[in-house]
Amino acid sequence: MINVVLKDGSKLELEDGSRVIDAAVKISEGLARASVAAEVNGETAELTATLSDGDTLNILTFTSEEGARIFRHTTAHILAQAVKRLYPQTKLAIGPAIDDGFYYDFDTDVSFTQDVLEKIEEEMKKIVKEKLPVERFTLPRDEAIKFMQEKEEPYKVQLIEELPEGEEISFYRQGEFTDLCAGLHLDTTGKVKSFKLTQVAGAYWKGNEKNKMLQRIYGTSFPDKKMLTEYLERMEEAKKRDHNKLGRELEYFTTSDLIGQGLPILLPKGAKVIQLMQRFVEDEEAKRGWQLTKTPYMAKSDLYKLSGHWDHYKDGMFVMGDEETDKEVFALRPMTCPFQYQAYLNRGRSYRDLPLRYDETSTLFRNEASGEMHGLIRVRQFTISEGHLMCRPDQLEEEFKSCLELAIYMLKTLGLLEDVSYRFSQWDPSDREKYIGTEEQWDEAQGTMQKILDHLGIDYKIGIGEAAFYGPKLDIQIKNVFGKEDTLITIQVDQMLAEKFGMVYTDKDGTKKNPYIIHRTSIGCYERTLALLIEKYAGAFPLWLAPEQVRVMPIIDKQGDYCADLVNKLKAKGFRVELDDRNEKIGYRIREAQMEKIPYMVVIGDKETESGHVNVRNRKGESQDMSAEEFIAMLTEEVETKKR
RNA sequence: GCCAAUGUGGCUCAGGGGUAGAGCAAUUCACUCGUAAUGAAUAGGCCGUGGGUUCGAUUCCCACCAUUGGCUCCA
Repeated sequence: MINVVLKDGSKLELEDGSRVIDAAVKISEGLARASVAAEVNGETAELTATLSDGDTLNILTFTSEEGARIFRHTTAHILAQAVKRLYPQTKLAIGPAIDDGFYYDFDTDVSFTQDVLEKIEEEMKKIVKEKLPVERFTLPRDEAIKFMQEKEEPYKVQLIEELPEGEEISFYRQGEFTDLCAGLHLDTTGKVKSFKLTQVAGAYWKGNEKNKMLQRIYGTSFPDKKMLTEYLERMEEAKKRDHNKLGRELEYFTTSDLIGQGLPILLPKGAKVIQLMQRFVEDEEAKRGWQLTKTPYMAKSDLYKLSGHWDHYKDGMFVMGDEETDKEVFALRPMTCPFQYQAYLNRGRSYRDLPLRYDETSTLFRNEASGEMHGLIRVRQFTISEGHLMCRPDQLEEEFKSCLELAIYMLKTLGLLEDVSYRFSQWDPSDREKYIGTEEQWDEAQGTMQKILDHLGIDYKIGIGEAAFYGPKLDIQIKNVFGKEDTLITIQVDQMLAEKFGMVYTDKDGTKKNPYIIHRTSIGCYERTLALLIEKYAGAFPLWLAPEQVRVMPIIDKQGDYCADLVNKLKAKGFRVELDDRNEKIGYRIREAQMEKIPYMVVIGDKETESGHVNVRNRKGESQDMSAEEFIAMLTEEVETKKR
């Protein structure tokens, strides 16, 4: 039996054999809610309890997400305190805990260079040593504003002014330092054990680019040194998998200053993987009733004006010509939608024609801002497995489901399914600039989509203001090696563009109706997907995607003919094979093939030429003797099942 | 676009106001070799680009280009 004893003597009682992992308390409206994580009979359980005002619980360990955030958040306050001690003129903005760490935004003339960061870290260590008690107190709104005005913290004053009327305004005080904060915090700065300031970055106040740019210090914090070391080691490991580094080292892609930013060159290996994915996608989609189109890479501005893209994204397009002086202005396409709509508009459509599924391996051009480009993840020219599906309202759910199933099938095949999360991207009714259509239309589209998602049992998070300008989206999100999230796949429901483009079908009763359009991708942008695969597999692609599947090497040159025969045999079966008969020791050549992450190496010496067998070495370093036929059967099986 | 860091042979990096250095890779030669590096020799650089300061710049300053990490953006 374990009891958590509260200050007033009341107890949280847990079952026999249980162990408290973590506990935290949050106080609002005079009531405290305690969250306790405990191990009950070997299972981790969480429970919450409502306590009386004045109760406290100590955080016991760091294992729960909430406990970890409290550590990080307290460290953020210590950072702010240290900065204020060293540079009292600095104005404080905000300093939350984030995944893996925390940050604090400052407005100051001091430039946070590496030297300055080290000085700040020293001061933080002092604050930890001082073991300052952390105390919470509240003030009425007027007094809270006055309090922060006296401290000459204009950002804090603004934050308080923006809090809803009647909200309790809480502060946390540690030593001479007090910060506006909703909590929670450790009860003393002395509990922070191990932290590191990791980087400095610029960040706009309130995330608005029209506001002043502040300096943001990022850091991370753990209750003991071992966890910090482990975290830093993990980051080092992640760096090695970074597609932008590994992809260049393994010669999947490169860039050229002469060609320009965001315009990667896919080298033979990268191009091969993309080709393999592309063929797989086109074949699979054909099986599922999609028809391939090939539409132009550019169009007159008229097309984009009609679709609304000209109004919303002109700055992000590569426009050729000048509207003032030229009769016709063209722009490279930043999306495929209106092009495929023109295919739909080729003739009159009946309700019997629907659903109509158009797919395309579509190259797009977007003039991303110079600071946005990143490896193969954000580029100016990319190729996407695009598709638009026109259907009747009664078909929408079934078709949406099939699009989602297709995407999931692709993710599963690539081995990325377990790494993704779902986001239901909705519009922001307060930002009418960004969206076309009426509130009723949005309510209807989102309502329909929500019904579909709930019906399909998709576990999603809602993203307000993340919708496309013409409709809501289901985004399939994936994190890169550093934990940064990007959209890999998106499926959108659109009932507005059909109307704009005059797309109709004749229904049973003879009336003309606008179809629903599903915009979707099945595997995403090939460049981005390649990047994530490089990181997922650390360059060691599954056999069906490996640019080079087998490398054959004779031990000495007298086995050359035997090797050439084997290479031809494998090539005839469609395998991607290379011969390495360089005058180097076998160990040297194996080392190179290993570092290039070639799935199979075949070593041929006298033993093999005599037995007529092959010696097959895999990436794990295990080697095995077998006949050429057995080897081919093994490869065939592995490719066909797309084994990972 | 904004804040910051970086840019030295194909790659990874050292150096630093007096026209450059290592390891790997490359080339040549020798070695014919059994599962992650055989040895020797040779060649390779307008120190990202353009301007300025200076007797002299790769080094200092400015601008631009590119890369990296953030911010904003992401149809």
